[in-house]
This record gives sequence, C-alpha cells and structure tokens, in this order.
Amino acid sequence: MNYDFNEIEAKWQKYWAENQTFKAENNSDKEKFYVLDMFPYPSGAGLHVGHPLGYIASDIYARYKRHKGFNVLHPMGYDSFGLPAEQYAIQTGQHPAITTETNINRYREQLDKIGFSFDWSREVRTSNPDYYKWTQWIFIQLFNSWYNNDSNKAEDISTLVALFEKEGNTTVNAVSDEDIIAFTAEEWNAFDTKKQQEILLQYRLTYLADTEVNWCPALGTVLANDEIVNGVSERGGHPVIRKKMTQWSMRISAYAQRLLDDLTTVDWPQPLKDSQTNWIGRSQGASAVFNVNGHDEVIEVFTTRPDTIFGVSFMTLAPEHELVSKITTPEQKAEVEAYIEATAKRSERERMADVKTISGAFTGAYAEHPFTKEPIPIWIGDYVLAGYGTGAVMAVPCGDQRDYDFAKHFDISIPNIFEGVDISEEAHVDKDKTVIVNSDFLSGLPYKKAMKLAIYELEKIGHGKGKINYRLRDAVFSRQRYWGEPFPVYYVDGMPQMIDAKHLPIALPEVEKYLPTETGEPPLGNATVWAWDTVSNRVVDNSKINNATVWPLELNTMPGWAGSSFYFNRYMEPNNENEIFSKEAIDYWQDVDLYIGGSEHATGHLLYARFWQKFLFDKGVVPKNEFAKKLINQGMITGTSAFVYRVDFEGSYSISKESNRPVLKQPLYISYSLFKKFDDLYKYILNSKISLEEKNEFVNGNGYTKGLASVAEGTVFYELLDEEKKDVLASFMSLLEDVRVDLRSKGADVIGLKFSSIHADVSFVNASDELDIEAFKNWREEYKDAEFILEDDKYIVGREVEKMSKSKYNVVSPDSICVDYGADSLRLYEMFLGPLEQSKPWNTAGITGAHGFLKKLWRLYVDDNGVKVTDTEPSKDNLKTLHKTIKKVEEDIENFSFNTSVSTFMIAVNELSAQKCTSREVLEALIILVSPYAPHIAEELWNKLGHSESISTAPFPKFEASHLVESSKEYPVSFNGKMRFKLELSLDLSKEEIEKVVMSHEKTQQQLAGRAPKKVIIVPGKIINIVG
RNA sequence: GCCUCGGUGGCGGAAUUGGUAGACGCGCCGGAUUCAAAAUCCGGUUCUAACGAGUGCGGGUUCGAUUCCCGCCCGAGGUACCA
Repeated sequence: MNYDFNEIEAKWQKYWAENQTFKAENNSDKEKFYVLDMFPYPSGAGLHVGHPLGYIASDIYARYKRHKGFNVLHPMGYDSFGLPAEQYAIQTGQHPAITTETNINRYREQLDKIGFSFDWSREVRTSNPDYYKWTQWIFIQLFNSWYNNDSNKAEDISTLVALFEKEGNTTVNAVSDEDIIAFTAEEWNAFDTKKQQEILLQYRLTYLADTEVNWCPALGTVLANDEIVNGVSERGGHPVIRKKMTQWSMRISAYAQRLLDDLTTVDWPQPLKDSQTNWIGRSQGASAVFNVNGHDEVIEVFTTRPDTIFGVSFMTLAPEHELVSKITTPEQKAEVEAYIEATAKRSERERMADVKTISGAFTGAYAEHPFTKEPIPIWIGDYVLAGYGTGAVMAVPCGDQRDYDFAKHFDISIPNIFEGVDISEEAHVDKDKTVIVNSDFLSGLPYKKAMKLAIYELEKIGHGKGKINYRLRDAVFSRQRYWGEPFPVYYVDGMPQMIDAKHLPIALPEVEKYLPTETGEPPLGNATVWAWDTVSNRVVDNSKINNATVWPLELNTMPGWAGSSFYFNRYMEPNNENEIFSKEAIDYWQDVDLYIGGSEHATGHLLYARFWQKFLFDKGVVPKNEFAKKLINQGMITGTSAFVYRVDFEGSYSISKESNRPVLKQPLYISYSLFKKFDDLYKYILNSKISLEEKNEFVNGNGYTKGLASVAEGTVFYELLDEEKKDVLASFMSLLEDVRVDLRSKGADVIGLKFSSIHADVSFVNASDELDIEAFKNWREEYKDAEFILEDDKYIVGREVEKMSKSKYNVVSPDSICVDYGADSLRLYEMFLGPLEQSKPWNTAGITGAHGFLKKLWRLYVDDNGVKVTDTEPSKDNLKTLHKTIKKVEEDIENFSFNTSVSTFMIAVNELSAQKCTSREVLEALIILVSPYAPHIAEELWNKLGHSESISTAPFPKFEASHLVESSKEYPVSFNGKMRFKLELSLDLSKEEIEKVVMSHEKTQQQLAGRAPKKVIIVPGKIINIVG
C-alpha cells in the first residue's frame, strides 16, 4: 500500500467539511482558545507560497490546542475592500464586487487544498453589507463620543452637552481641536443649533477637519506619500499639489498615552512595540511663547530642552507657517517668497531625504527673548516641519546639531551655555552630565533642575508651561474612492448628521463610472440614488433632494483600515443581525489568545485596531482593553528571481527620421557567467588603487563598459590586468566589435556596451538555473527574435533573492506543490525552512526531504500487506524515542519553534524504523504528535489503526520522564576547552572517581605529553575539562 | 542618521540557563539493488596531507564563549530633519 497523498488529502478535506470538524461553539465547558490570522486581501494573483506560512503556523497551534482539550476558535475571512479591485473596475467596468467574489473563490479553493482547520461558518468579508453595517455602527458611536481627560475615557456626547449647559467649556478637560473658543453656559445656551453642532464637532472622536493632502488633479484623487515620486504621481507621472480638503478624521491622539502605556500589558514582539512607541513619539518638555517685535502676534514653540532657553540665538519657522507672510519685512520679502516657492516644489519625501543641504531665509523680523528681552532673528527653514509641534522652533545651536549647522551656514552667533564644553566643532547634545552656565537664574544647575526651574519661571511670567507632545497625528478617515464602506452620514445645511443605527446598513450605491466626477467629487458623486429621506428613512433618488426632508449623503468612503479594526471581535458571532456580537459571545471568547501576521502592519492596522478596541472598551462593548494577548510576526518568504542579461549599447548616433534610436538587429542576451566576468572585471578596475581622476575617466558617466573599452584601447590600467583578465577583456571587445558592425550601418557609433538585468519568469528556469530558451522566446513579442550567447551550450540565468511579487516573475504558487507532493509535504516543508519569525528564501529543491519523511512515516505503519502495527509491548528504546519526541515537540510548539520539531519527527521516525518498532502504544502516540503538522496523513493512519472518529481531538500524549533516565554518559574530555576524545562513564561516579579514571586514561597522558595538569574541571553529567 | 533584526559548511538551518559547534534536511561523492532507469537502501561530506584551525572582524571576562561585555565591519527591514 503506497502513500497516495492526493487521494488521502482529498478524502479528509471532504470529511472535515462535511462533519464541520472544526466548528467552534460559543458555549462550552472547555477552556477557550482563540487563534487568529491576519485576514488577507484577496488579490487577483491568488495565493503564493509566502501567504500560508503564518496560516500553517497558526493552524498547527490551533490543532495542538484542540489535542490539549481546548475549545478553539480559528476563523478566517477576507479584507475585501481595496484599491486593486477598484482599479480593475476603472479599466474594465467590471463591478469590484464581482472581481472580489472571483478572487475570494480562488483563495478559498487554494486555502482548502492546504488543509487548514478553519471554522468557515464564521467567515467574514469586510465588503459585505452584513459586515460593514457594524463598521458604520462603530463610526456612529465614535461620532457620538468625546474624550474626557478627567475620567480618562471616551464618554457619550450628551455628558459634554450637559456640562456646557451648566458651566460652559472653561472647566471641561477634554481632548479637542486646538482652536477652541471659550464660552460660558449662558453663551452656549444662546448659540443656535448650527453653532452648537460646530462646536461639538471640535470635540467628537470622529470629526470633520480641513486636512492638507497630496492632491493629484489629473487623477482626481488624493495620494499617499509613497505614491509620489519626484513630485509627480507614481501612476502616470501627473503633477501633485498640496491642497486643503475637508475630511473625516479620527481623534486617535486622545488615546496616545493609553496606546503607549498598555504596550507593557501585551506579549508582542519587542521590535513591534518599539516601532509603535516611536510612532506615537511622546516627548516631554515645554511650550514657550515668544513675542514678535512690532507685531501683536506671538510665536509658540515646543521644546524638549527648556533648560537651554538662554542659548537661543534665532528662531526658525516652517516655510508654511501662517505667520511668515505677516512678519516678513519688505526688504526680505522677495527672498522669503522665493524660498517658499522653492520648498513648495520639493515633495515632503524629498525634503526629508535630503539632510545635508542646509537652506533657509531670514524674514527680517525679530522675536523677543522672554527673559533677556534681547531681539532674536526669525528665520524660515524647511528642516522645520509644519505638521509637528507648532511648526516653529527656538533654535539653540550649541545644543542641537541641526540648529548648529544652520547657524554655521548662515553665520549666526552660537552662544555657549554649557560649562567646560568645547562647541567649536559641533553641538553638545549630551545633557545628563552637563551644567548650565551664562543663563541668568539657571546658571550652575544640572539639566533636570534647570528644566523644572525654567518651566516654573516661564509659567510665572505667562510665557509658557510644561507640555507633553506626541508625534502621533489624528488619522484621516475619508477616502475619495468607490470600493469602501459608505459613511452613514447626510448633510443638513453643510452640517453632518448621523443616520440612526437602526437603519443600517447604508449600502454602497451603484455608479456608472468608478472615476471621480468631472467636478472633482469622489466616485460616489456619480451615483444618482444617493440622498437620504428623513421621513421614509431610506436612500432615495438625488432628484428628491429638497433640503427639507431629503438631504445629500456623504460622498467619501472609509479607508481600508476601518473594516480590519474590529473583525477579530465580529468573528465571535459573525451572523448576529441585531448586535455586533452578543454579550454571551464576547464574554466567552473575550479576546484573541494568539495573533499571527506580518510585521508590516506594526504602525497601521495594529495601532488602529488597538485604538478602536480601547474605544469599544470605554463604551462597555468589549471586556478587554487590548484585543490580542500574544502576537507573532511571521517572516516573509522571499522569491528567487531569475535574470537574463540584455546587451545594450552606449554611443552616439544621429536621430533618424522615425526619431528612433537604432536598435540591434536582434536583441542579444548573454549568459550569466559571461555577464559576471565583465562585471567582475569592471569592479576590479574600479576598486584597484587608481587616482580619483583616473577613476572618473574610467566611469565617465557613460555606463561602465565604455570604461572597459577604454582599457582595451590602451589608454589606462591595461598593466593592472593579469592574463586571465586580459582574456575576459578580449572577449568583451569581440562582443563589442560584433555590435559595432551591426549598428554602424545604421549610422550609430558604438562606444561601449551596457548590460540590463531583465526579470525572466522563474517557471522557465530549471533547478540548475538553465533557461528554457523556447519558453522565454514565446513569452513576449519583444523576446521573439532574441539571440543568446551561451555557456556550455546552455543559457544560465542570474539569481537574486527578492520579495515575492507578480512584477518580479518570481512567484511560486502552492498549487503545483500540493499536486506533486501533497499539502502535508508543503506544510512540513514551510515549517522546516527555518524559524517562523525570520524571512527566508523559497527554494523548492528541499521539498523532497519533507516528502521523503512522510513516505518513511507511512511505511512505519503500513507495508505491502497493509497495516503492520501490532499490540506488542514497546521496547525500552521505543519508549525512549517516543518520550524524548513528546517532550521536544511540546516545548517547540509552545515556543513556536516549528522548524526544530520537524527535525525531531525525522529523528524519531529514523530511530523507530531502525528499531523496527510496530508497537501500537508508541505509534498511536506518534501520529497524534504529527497530526497538527501533517493532518491528512495523521487522519488516514489513525483511521487505519481502527479509530472511527477524527484524530483532531485525540488527547495529546503525556510525557513521562522515567523513560529517559540514563545510567551512563559519554563524557567529552576537553583540554583547555577543546574536546579531544570521549569516554563512556557511569553517572553514579563521584567527581573524584571520574578524575581518577580520566587521568589514568592513555589518551589523557598522550594529550598532556608529560605535562602536569594545572586544574581539572569536572561537571558530573556534562563535561570534563583538563587545563594544562 | 536613528530604531529593529541578523551574520555559523556548497545551501536552508541546529546548538532553549556559558559545557562535545555544524542536529535535521537539501546538494554533492561513493556503494547496493536493477538489463537499464526511476524509486529505495547503506556509507561519506566544515577546512586542513597532517599538527591543528574554525561561528563577520578586533579586544575582554572565564577552566571553558556561537552564547556574556566593549569597540568596529557588513546585510535586511522599518522610519524619517520630531525641536
């Protein structure tokens, strides 16, 4: 009986589906355990081998926990709103819902083939109205809440209104917009409704605000920073401008401190916590207010070093700072405006990437030092960011390197306020061991005391106060897209109104076109049935808008992170139509026990999800402040891309009538080792000891191969080369000559050659890196006539490890592996590849190892005559192998060290095969151990052993230490720490007895060669070390 | 620049509190079986002829360091002039 994995796997996948083997119940006497994967966006490319890595790991853990007697919740779903489907809709007109459905079906098919133990009855899709009903519901809750700093939690907006009615807003300690006007209770009560609504909007946890965005007029959309390259859009290369837009924002900043504090309560990877900590960016310091001479305006700055206030020698404003135009003197106006224009052209990325260039302009205005009353010149400079702090800094060049560089560059004075410190070369950044001098009342004080006193004095004269600043900014929540959750919002006289929760969901309307409207409105502006009737409480035709009972609906949609910020809770009861989940469900499941996903979500999804969880906790909706107790980041599986090397030429040519650059008769590709030889030669010359001038001449900005040609033509460096290198050079020159002959007829003078690395699809390449030339030629029109320079009659590709991506043609899908080797082989192999958290390259070569193991495992149970397991008593060796395996595997699973447990299985099977073990007692236990990793073969063998129930809840074998007790040990005998030979000794021997035996041993005498040992270290049961 | 994680055979990696460096697998080499091949099985495989050396480099602590400490170098990912 052979191991027919295809048949076995299909059989058990069907069995699990039909019997709902992995369905989790919301009430159970068993202890709960919730294992969660980050749900995928169903892209058109389908799953590649990188996706299942984390899913396999979580599946192993979930299955292990079932064996351990837990009621396990292990759900899966889809983050199904997203840009690619929308883009596809724009191109083809196909509704994103259809695209999404197709992709989901393909994902499901692929996932099913790998044998995951998901409870599919709980599947969620963020783009389903049944689901986004609750996304909209949470949005309404946020709108109806404000953050009370006194109770340190979100409260219903009605409690704020009550406070306003009684006391006005001066006693309220709330998180709000910056520009809040103060009012009394009388004033509040006198305001009209619209005014009151406007004010409340400044306190709500989700609010409308004018936000500066990257607007691309040509695309009619807002772009993220990384969608902009060199100031133009990545797609299409259209110009991008900074523009203010009214958008929904989420007041995540209200939770900054709690998001920071509670990181200590979760078991998440430290690097991930660090990046959240940095992202939140808490800094403690003071705000200080400087008067501007000759103006009523003041400049407020935030500083972490108020102790250095006497070291201020200038101030710098961000070029965008609103004060700049007001205070700039007529003489400086031209210079300042030119500077502002120049910086506006640079993208935010560009400005930030270029750290070395110091630039700025003097406004001509002066501020007044709050203590000395000295005038301080006010500059603008783009190293100050408008979006952080107040967009202005007090510059202390002696204590801050950027201020120092700026002062040096513009020749501004650098007063020294540090005792005994030399600042002639650079700023003095250390603060802990430094004493302040030349600073009036702060002189002679160390940093901490000076800090406190400075803040105290600033407060006394009304020029500042202690302040904590966060880098974390409120999150923009509007997107000008179609394929996202619509807002449950309509507008009455421009003021947003929430639709009552009982009318949800507000379903996404149909549109003719998925592009922005001609007037620049978001795609929903194309919808004709998109107005809210407050009488019938229904979405109605736009023509019915009467601004009395029927009003326009919001045209923006929600961002991608909305639906993913609470899905883990919705899994607890995904089909509940009346509530986001029932109290019983959330009380039973509480929170996620284990969450596995990629680290790329560190500051996006994982921060927003924590924010929403805390909000829902404040509202009493969820019982836990944090949604996931433990989190593991699985590493990325990288692909091994294949490259072919195209020969391009460098040269001069006259532009012909067709204004085309002459091309080679046939595109020419050189095999890897030839490319490598040329490349190495080039690098060799570049790295040899030649002068800078020579180097420049060699490189000459023309592509390196011109440099090689110049060497051959006898100008420079020829003497650097040995015979071998001269041969390489000669072959390069002959290639160059061929190209020259071909192109000269077309009027081009070829100086040198360039080689371009082109991705070739990895499926055209075999295990020895040989390219299937025919397949490559047929791949694309442009390769049809390609010619190849071979090595040993083969075209060998270059290989490089890169992120797996469609555009790099290095994607390997799990499908063919499942067909050729089976899902169990894939699961074992992915785990065997290396530590879960580490990123590692995919290489199919090793899969035969995992597959071979399964075959060997199979043969331990089954031979040509069928099952060979017997009820014989296990031998001592059998039990020893079994129990050391139980111990190791259990430890490994608990530590998520799945790679080592696969080795352990291999060792166990090798040993038991050698022992010719047929004992049921041992083999039944072994197959349970293997079952989380390779569930299909485990079910089949379990069944063959006579069990009619699924193996999935069979109790995990118990480890018994008694089987591992040893009576003797093979001691390593070391000399000066180096192991030289081994000696089998009884473990009963005392230190003295061991020393006696070892010292009289002939090999010891040999090693010592007559010397007397200085010292003998004996650690019983471990090691013997002789020093001498 | 800063933060984080890494650097061990031809390759993926193992060595969990400092105690035999290279488990396990791939690949490679040799052998058995076979008319032959596939499959399977057995043996070998860090370097070195050997003495020995050896976990990115240089120091240190220790009887003993891949592991701990100090100073560097290199790679990957993240972040971005954060006042």
